[in-house]
Amino acid sequence: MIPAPTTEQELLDRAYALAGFTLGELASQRDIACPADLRREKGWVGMLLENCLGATAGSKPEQDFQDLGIELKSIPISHSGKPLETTFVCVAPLTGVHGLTWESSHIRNKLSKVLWVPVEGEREIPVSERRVGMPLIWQPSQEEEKQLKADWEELMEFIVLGKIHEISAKHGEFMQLRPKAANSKVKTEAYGANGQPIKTLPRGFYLRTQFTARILARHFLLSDSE
DNA sequence: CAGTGATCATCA
DNA sequence: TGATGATCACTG
Repeated sequence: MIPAPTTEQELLDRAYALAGFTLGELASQRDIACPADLRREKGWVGMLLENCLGATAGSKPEQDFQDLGIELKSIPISHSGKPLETTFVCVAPLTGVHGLTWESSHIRNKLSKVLWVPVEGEREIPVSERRVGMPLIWQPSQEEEKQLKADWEELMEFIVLGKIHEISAKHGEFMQLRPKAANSKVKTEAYGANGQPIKTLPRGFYLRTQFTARILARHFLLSDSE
């Protein structure tokens, strides 16, 4: 086990040290088996990076590096450096949301500071040969925070009003709400249209690729056409 | 079951 | 080809 980093700089230094290595090389260093594909281990890359950076493994609904106030996110990128997938942030609260504000929300805390680690994600590249890219620490700009807050409020209104079934992934300009469960039979509690408890599919907040692409682009000064 | 880590698979 | 809805593994 690699000990948890004690400072942001230490974490960043470690992340920089991973850049350029392939997932196979890192897995080997950590004595972890590398799968041929990610079909049955979708979170493998994220877990590998957690292991390499000294994140506390676990399923706690907190930031990965709570002492540093930093969340770790791996992000699969195309040959041109753009995100191939949306980014899952956290599950959406479907009950007990009375009085909940963006400022006090779990998702805002998670997104307050993120260490993004880009990883080649094209399926044509064998998992073991995919390379880790340059990491970056990101904090939402005023504009980004405003955008996220607006989407959050739009989505949460459906939940508060018991209109969870009316939400689709099309809602939200930069952040969307989508299923987050082992399968479509999983149910959790939510509000119905008349305020009564109902059972529904658990949902999670996801950042659209357009949003994360801008984060990476702004940092690396890449043009949108790349 | 809920939450962590996400990507897969299919269709417009 | 991109986006939506579905799904996989694991832990507490």
